[in-house]
Amino acid sequence: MSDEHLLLDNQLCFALYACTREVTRLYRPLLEELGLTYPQYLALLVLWEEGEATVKHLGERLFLDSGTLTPLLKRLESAGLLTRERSRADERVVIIRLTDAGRELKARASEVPHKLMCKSNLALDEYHRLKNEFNSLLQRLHALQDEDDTEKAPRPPRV
Amino acid sequence: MSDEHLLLDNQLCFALYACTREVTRLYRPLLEELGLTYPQYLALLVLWEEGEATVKHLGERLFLDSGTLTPLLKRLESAGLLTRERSRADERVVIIRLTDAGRELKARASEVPHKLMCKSNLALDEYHRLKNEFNSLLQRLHALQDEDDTEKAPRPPRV
DNA sequence: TCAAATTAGATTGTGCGCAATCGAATTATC
DNA sequence: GATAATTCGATTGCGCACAATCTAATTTGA
Repeated sequence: MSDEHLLLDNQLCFALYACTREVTRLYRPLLEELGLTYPQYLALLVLWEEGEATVKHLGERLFLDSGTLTPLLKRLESAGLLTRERSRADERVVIIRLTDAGRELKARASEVPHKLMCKSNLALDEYHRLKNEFNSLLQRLHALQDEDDTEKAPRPPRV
Repeated sequence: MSDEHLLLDNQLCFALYACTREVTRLYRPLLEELGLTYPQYLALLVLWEEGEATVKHLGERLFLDSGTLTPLLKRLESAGLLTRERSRADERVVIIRLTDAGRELKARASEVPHKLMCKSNLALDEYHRLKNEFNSLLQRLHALQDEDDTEKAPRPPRV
């Protein structure tokens, strides 16, 4: 009677969801030593890469909106890792810049990826294979959303 | 100077993390019609499968603890989809049972997996390949945790 | 049998995600 | 150059995740 499509173990989504939580759990102790949460670490990855960025740009790279980023960045600001300043050219824009402490943290964080790979017990080639797998899935999923934006057919009400 | 291991796009974890949010975003409109969030849907999947379950059992299947499950289940209770009752045999245990309304919701939810596969634009074989990929990764990650439990070497303080 | 240890769940507090709404600033249109 | 539309970020509110702590119930063991 129970249709198999509703079995928990048959859900692509559940495996994905559980994997993500399991991986962030692996990161947690490593990032705790740096005083960071996992999304904070991601925001810093972008800043370490680019030096400075607007909130909008961070949102585009991380696929997060201001409701998530604003409080997260404020916490990093009060931890002394970055500054938030409105642009002179366009006062709607807030520019995020690393402080010296923020830049220095990069050296300590540089061990994190390798430590994590060791903990995960994945071989290097497997690690890369999975990374490519996920990245291509991610791209496909984002391509879907772009379609939605362009279509925008006002679907008929369903009453 | 920027070591490539700290580039956002080189993180296995970020692709995984972003994929998960993208997939739950696909689910959201479908589940909204049922009045459910994604984790609530997962809890109901287990109950539709097993009829009833203790909070502990739900936690084991979903890898969630009581701090997450208790309020989630209370919301489903006040939505009239399930009941929470302490076991007579062992009063520490709370048994979760579907109500008639909860059972009836299963029929409406049965379309969700197929609808999602259409939205995701994944071919059936690809869907299964990815599902197996994620499930085997999940198993490996959980195996790691079991190791940690057995080892439990009190690592030396790092000052 | 009675104290200690374990177990199940609840509670509290912090930090995301994300939708919805808002205000201020900028750009476009006429 | 006044008005409308758009853009950027902040705010609010809700629902997870999860660590830490607590209470009550049960099991263990000396």
